[in-house]
Order: sequence, then structure tokens, then C-alpha cells
Amino acid sequence: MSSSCSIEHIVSTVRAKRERRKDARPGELLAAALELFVEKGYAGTRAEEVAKRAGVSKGTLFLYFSSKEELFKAVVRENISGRFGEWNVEFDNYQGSSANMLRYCVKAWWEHIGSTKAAGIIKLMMSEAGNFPELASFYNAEVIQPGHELLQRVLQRGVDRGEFRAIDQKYGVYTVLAPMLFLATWRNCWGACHEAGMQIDPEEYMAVQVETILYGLGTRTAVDAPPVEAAISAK
Amino acid sequence: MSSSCSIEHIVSTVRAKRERRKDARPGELLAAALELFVEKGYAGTRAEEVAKRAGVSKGTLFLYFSSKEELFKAVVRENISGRFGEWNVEFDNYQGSSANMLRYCVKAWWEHIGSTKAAGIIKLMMSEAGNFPELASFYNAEVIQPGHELLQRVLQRGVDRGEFRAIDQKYGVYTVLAPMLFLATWRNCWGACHEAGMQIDPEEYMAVQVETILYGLGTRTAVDAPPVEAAISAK
DNA sequence: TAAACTAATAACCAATCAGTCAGTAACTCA
DNA sequence: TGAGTTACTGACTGATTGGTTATTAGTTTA
Repeated sequence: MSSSCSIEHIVSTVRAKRERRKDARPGELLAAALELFVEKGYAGTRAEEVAKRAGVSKGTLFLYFSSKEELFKAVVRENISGRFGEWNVEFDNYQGSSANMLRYCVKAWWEHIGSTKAAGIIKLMMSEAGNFPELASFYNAEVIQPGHELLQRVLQRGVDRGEFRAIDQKYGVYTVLAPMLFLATWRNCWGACHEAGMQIDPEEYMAVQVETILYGLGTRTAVDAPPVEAAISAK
Repeated sequence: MSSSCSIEHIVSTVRAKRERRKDARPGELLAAALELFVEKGYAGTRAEEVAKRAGVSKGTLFLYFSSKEELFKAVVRENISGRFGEWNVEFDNYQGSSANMLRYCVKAWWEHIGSTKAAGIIKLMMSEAGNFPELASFYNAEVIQPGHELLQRVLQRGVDRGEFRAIDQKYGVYTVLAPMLFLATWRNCWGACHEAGMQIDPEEYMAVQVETILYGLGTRTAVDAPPVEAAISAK
């Protein structure tokens, strides 16, 4: 009795241990690799450490990715989900003021990119662009250019409707882009640093930046408009 | 005659060849190391490559710096010349409008930091802060905090004189800081990338940002003020 | 139950690289 | 001139690490 019972127990335990489906493995490896690459850079990350964090052996890693460089490329590609299609649709259907639209864009960006692991990719590309030119131009074509275009449409809409003053076409987008990307990189760089004044509260930071930007874009109503939260949730 | 002459010639040639003073060597090594660390990151930079770029052997490098990590620390320290003392003095003596003062600050920062090799340090710290916590907190104490304080003084002056509207004390500085640091890092990350739209013209970029910021800070006169160049050179 | 197949491992190998050190060339000064 | 000093070199070493492979454990199928 006790023998068959214990054998079954062992079998079920072993089975539970291997419960993870086949294709869970690459995902876990990619997640572990993203974290480590962002944390320690490409060269500073050890293949074995990635494997360990994913709960497998080094051999398994090379079973799924033929080399460290392939793993790196997969990490970047995996995390660049071109969300620009749906965002452009949202843009086309938006009815409200351009000020609120910009507020909404910034908030959406923060929720879907800035505050997620995808922000790590921004830091990663900044750190490693020089070492992976092909990846850099892929990232440029897939993320940077579409992002610029979308943002340019937003600003242009404001200008066309007489809500924003006309500013430089090319460098105007950076007025919005710079504070956002700065926040994303800053958090990923100094996130582990707990010195005084190093930590940025994203909500407060963005609120201050957006309102100043809107003020700077010439929408006098901006200062009197409802605060960000209310404006967004109302929509 | 000819013999003594030729001997002297040889001697002088040899002497010229070794003309470099002793303490030129560490400087050359630090310069080479800065370039390579910024380009390829800490882990990706080979000690021998640093030595080669400085025109010496690897042995010589370790003659001047006891380890790669010491070299890295020296590179960061070397390029953090606390210029904040003199800038604070300039601040105290400044007579003009706060708008022009901010324009001047931005221009000075660009000339002395942003456009120089020192900007590479910014990227370097962002990439490696996680791997060198002690250096990160050194950089924080030596650069980030003094910088924030100086900028805060500038903004506060504007508020006190009724030139700027009162904005958040803590996050207001980022309105100026973010576009500047973003520019510096952007150039050091994508500088080698010659894709369309990747290159930023610093002058134009800064002009657009500063005027938008000033507009955003509530100085209605900003848009009517002379362009940056004129405003600075007039002072 | 036995053979065929799959997923994963851990020991292993070859290349790389930080750091060392025995040696050399030029220079100084007695 | 030659002994001692300084500045430097480059071959060498030991540790690390990307990548390979022989082997094992478990599953499926017949």
C-alpha cells in the first residue's frame, strides 16, 4: 500500500515539476534576458545567468537561441509590438480638443510603454545601438519614425484647428518626446539608485511637463483646463 | 662636420620622437578610454584596445591604472569638473531678464558640456550606473544634485521677479533638464547612425525647445524677444 | 514492455581577456 | 664609460564564458 502510494506521489510530484508547456521556455528566457540586458548591458550579461533566472540550464538556452546575439535580437524584436496602427485609428476618430488629445497620448504612452518592460528596450537600444547597427536601423524604422509621424500628426491637428501655435515641424515633436523618453530612460538607469532626489514620481512628473508643454504650445486654456486625471477619465 | 651634424640630427630626431612628457600618457589613456567606454560600454571595451588607441602597450595602461575598474572611475572623475562654483557666481551677478538668463544657461551648458566629450559621461553613467553603484552616487552628489540646485535657483529667480509663473518646485527643473539631457544622450547613442531623421541639429533643436519652454513658463514676452543668438551676444 | 523519440542537462572545449612580469631600450649621472 | 634608473613592452597565465555534445530522464507508440 504505502509503497504504491508513495510511488504515485513521486510520479505526480515529478509531473508537476515538468508541468510547464514546451513553448513557455522561450518566453521565460526572453523575459529573463530582457531584465538582465537592461540591467547589465549586452556584454555584461552572462548566458548562464539568463538561463538560471529562467530556471533552466545554459544548454537549454542554446537549444532555443543559436547564439547570444540571436537571443539579444529576439529580445528586442519581441518587445517592439508596433502599436502604431491602432493608435493612428484612435487619432482619426478622436473628437475632443487637441490639448486633451495630447494629454491622452502621453497617458496612453505611459501606460502601454513607459511604465512597462518595453521601456527597458528604450534604454537597451540607447546603450547598444552602436554595437548592433542593423538592430538600430530596425528599431528606427519600426519605432522611432512611426512614433515621430504620429506625434507630428497630433501637433499638426492642433495647429490646423488653431489650438496650438505654429512651431517648427521637425523639432516640435521633441518638445513632447524628450520629457517622455527622458523619464523612461531615467527610471531604467537610476531605478536601483536610492539616493535622495533620484526617484521620480511618474504621475507628478508628467502632469507638470504636459501642462507646461501645453502652455508652451500656446493653448492659453490649458492652465484652466481640468487636471490630467479628470480630463482623461471624462473622455 | 657632417658626422657630428648627422649624429646631432639623429639625437634630435630620437628626442623628438619621445618628446611627449611623462604625464601626457595618463591623459591620452583617459581620452582613449572615454571614447571607447562611451562607444562600446564598460564590459564591451578591451583594455588592449584602449592602450592601442592611446598609442601604448597594454602593459603601460596597467602601469598607470591598477585595474580596468580604476581606469573607468578615473575617466568619470576626470570629466566631472565641478563647474558649478563659477556658474553660481555668474548667477549671483546676472542682471538681465530671467528669460535671457535661462537662454544663456542653456547655451553655456551646451558649449561647455553638451557639445563636448563630457556629454559622453552622461551616456556612460546612464549605461553603467547599475554596475557601479558607488560611482553612481558619486556622480549624483557631484553633478546631478548641484545641477538641480542651480537650475532651481534660476527658475525661482524668475518666479520671484514675477517673470515666470509658479510651477512645481521639484519637477519644474526637468522641464529644462529633460530636453538638454535628452539631446546629449541622443547624440551619443545614434550619432553613428546615419538613417534619415536620426540626426538632430543642436542649434535648431535647442532654439525650439527653449522658446517653447519660456512660453510654457508663462513669460509672454518670450515669443517677441530677440532670437537666442542675438540675446546672448548682446549680453 | 521495448523501442523510438523528445527535452534537458552538465561536463567539456576553445577562445577571449584582465592582469603579470621578465626583459629591453633610452636616459642620467658619477 | 658603465652602473643605475625610468618608461615601456609584449609574451604569458589563469580565470571566465560562449558554445558543443554525450548522456540521462521521461514520454509515446506499437
